[in-house]
Amino acid sequence: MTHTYDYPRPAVTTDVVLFTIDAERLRVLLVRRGGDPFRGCWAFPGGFIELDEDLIDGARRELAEETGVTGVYLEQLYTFGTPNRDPRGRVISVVYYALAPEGRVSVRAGSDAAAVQWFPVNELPPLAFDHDEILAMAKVRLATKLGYSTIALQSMPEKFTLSELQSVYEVVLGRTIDKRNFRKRMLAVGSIEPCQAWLRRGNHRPARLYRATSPEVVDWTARAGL
Amino acid sequence: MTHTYDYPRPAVTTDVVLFTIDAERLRVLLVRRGGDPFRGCWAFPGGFIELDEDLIDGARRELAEETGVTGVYLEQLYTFGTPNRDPRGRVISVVYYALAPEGRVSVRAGSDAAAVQWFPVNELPPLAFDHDEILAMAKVRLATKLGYSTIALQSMPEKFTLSELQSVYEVVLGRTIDKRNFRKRMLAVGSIEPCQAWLRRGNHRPARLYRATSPEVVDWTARAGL
DNA sequence: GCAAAAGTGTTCCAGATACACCCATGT
DNA sequence: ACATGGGTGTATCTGGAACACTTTTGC
Repeated sequence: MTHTYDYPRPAVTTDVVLFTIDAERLRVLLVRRGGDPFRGCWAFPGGFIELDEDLIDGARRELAEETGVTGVYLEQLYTFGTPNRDPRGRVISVVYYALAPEGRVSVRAGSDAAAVQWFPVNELPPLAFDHDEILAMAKVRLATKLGYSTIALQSMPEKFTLSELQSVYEVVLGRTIDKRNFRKRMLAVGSIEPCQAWLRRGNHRPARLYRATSPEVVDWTARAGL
Repeated sequence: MTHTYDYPRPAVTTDVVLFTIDAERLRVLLVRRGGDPFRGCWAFPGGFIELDEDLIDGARRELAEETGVTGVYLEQLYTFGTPNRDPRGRVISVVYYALAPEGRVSVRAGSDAAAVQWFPVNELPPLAFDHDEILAMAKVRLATKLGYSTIALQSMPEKFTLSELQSVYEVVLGRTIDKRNFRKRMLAVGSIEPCQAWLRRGNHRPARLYRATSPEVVDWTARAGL
């Protein structure tokens, strides 16, 4: 069955740039392309939108189908629509991004992907289409958002130590942060609270565990400046 | 001539939320809809993307065709694609926004619009589709961007007084700003420079004229926080 | 007792805010 | 001379940045 329109229409896809932090490195989830064009290159999970689903639902669906990852909080990044970004024809991609907790994402190859893998953002394989450009924008946005939102908490398990949270900031921002200043600020903001639990791990003092006070909310400071 | 595809495709439009400031009020450019649906309601200028034009070029083209406005610096706002936002079928709208200089925009009704008009954002007629939601997001973005970009300079003529520029900030932010602090900061940032020219107007001391040092550039502080 | 990460306060600086008077012009 | 907006400087506050030692555990 085919579909006919009076005017030509572009194809619309949703893609997902999913970050995580593992072994002190910022990583991004990629899918190896099994077919042309860009066969053998890696790309962000994504695919064509269905006519009755919201954009973000399409992004979630493709992410789940291709990688098995579910339950991450997606945020719209940007829409890419340069005419020749896909050699097969006009494709407009609405791109979402997120920062996922390390363990929570159980990657498995889905039905329509030959392989799924986390890559350190500094050691990337060749990317398909304009996905390098998309990734560059996503990295900047992620780092910027860390400063004034609780997006980092999305990447944490339910309970976590302050050192673990600090490590997320350090990896994404690419620099070290003073421990005392970090703790002071995190607690002052009020987005996390201590649990009555400690984590014993290694030959050292146990670390207090914290949890997000409102795990759903991501933004809160609008900040207008001046 | 018709166009046929194996899978259904959404229609894609680009829309433009164009702000200006006139008579101490923030205004937005709207086009009256001549046909159904939402006949007689007002909407942002916009229309279907062509297959060989970039998204931002589509936005510029539609803006020019429907309102006669050209030469404004557009920035992508967000992509709206909820399935039932347009009763005629699935329509995905990539929305751009800008802040235009007051005089520069010579509005005229274009070929496919019954009427074009600037409305104060606080005295709006009924809007078509989800354009009230779009406008709400655009207002927030505009106010936020004022704080860390030179977008306000886009709304200025080539030469302008500091009082005029301050008025833009006050109108968009919806509050008054201290004159001395404002001038101090604007000059410290270095995005404007004084001309050897003064504006005589009214029964008072003439105002020095300034110009943007680099009128093209809009953003400069990335600000990561922490 | 030693190694290893957790935890904790104070000082300093820069940028933002608050605030009031004189200046140049047209009428 | 007076009304009108243009122009200027200082004191204070606040939030960010720098900085070093003690604590608790496992071995």
